[in-house]
Amino acid sequence: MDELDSVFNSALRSRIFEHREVLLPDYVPLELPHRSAEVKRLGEVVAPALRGERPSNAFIYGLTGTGKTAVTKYVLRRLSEAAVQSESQVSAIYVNARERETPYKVLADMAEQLGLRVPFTGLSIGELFSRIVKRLSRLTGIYIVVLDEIDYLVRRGDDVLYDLTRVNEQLGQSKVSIIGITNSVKLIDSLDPRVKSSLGEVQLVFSPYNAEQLKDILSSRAAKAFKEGVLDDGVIPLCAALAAREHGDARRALDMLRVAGEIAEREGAEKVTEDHVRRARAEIERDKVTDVIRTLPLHSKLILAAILDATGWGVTQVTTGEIYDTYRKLVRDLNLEEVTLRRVSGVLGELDMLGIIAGRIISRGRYGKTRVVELAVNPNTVADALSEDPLVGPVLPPKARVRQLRPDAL
DNA sequence: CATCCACCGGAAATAGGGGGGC
DNA sequence: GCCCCCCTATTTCCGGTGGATG
Repeated sequence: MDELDSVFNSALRSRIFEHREVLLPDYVPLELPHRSAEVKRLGEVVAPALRGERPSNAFIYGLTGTGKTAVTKYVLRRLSEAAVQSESQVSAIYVNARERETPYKVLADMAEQLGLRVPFTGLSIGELFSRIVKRLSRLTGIYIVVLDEIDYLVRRGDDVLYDLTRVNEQLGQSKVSIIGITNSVKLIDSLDPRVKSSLGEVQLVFSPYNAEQLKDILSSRAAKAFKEGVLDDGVIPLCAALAAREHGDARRALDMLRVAGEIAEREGAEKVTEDHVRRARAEIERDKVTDVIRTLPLHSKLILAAILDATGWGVTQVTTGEIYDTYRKLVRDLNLEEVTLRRVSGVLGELDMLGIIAGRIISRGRYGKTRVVELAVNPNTVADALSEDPLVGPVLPPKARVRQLRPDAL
């Protein structure tokens, strides 16, 4: 038996997990603690579909990890079950706009869920849209379209959204209603007023969970996910407390719990301890940062390297202008074309959105208005991720001096 | 209190690489 | 083949702007 066999074998008989998948982000549980009011409310919204009436469009707002997606999927699953029972024609189409990224891909995903085969590129949005409409007009029944993380669709112009809200005008036997999900309040205002009024027929707001509620959620999942007695007493409270700090993000809490279990398993530990949770938290953070940086375009990486350099490995704050100067030196070393200051400003905004850096716009009066920026993550992680790039790696700034980094633990 | 710095950030346009329909 | 489309990264152009300074 070689090494790989033993890896496989230990995976076959986990000492820690019973049903690990229960902790995965896309798992929809059979019950949703502390969301019964929301479940009921959304249920009332979609229920008319069972009578063949088009449900109102709805807009769901709440921060990440507040159960928006889980509640929606849960309610729609129950709705389809009820529809089968009562022999009414109700179908749900779920599209995550962040995963699908562009209007084209969102529509392509919808088309496929309607049983349409479409090329992954080449068609115009309009063509794709009319194929969907054509398809729908041949079908009968109620179609509930869920657009999750709809902000990613709106940011690229909301024409598609507008067209979708009025698709019923072109249909006969079938009807479409839309449930939009977002975690950005600002989004609602930035919408075309017509879309806003149409989509906002019903609005649901999901509030964050507190630590107590998170504990309940974790406990009910952990009971299925883990073997009996493998969790130390402090594990769930710690996950709950850590996630409660980050605006009550249940997904975060579940991730921590799962990864803590994975670490314990990798190490062959008998139990999952609070220490495993702390390390899980650090590992999640590190992986997230590494993934993001790895997929950055070249110049974004170079700009990030410039920030690393200009801040002395995260010790100080720097302005856009300082970053630009440092960036230009780097680029000259590499004999590359440099991007404009406008672009650097844009990239800084993107890095901020991604949570890699934290910046704010300040005015220094006579000395101008600019953005001051600092690293928002561990500089070592950034440096490691950047050094993977064959072009960027060699021009990374040397670590200025050994300094005590903030421990990842509490 | 007007001035003016050092950028901010919207809009439109382009380049260049992916592909259609007919 | 021809002409059209999508998408990302970037450029060009340009009208702001908070507040220390004179």
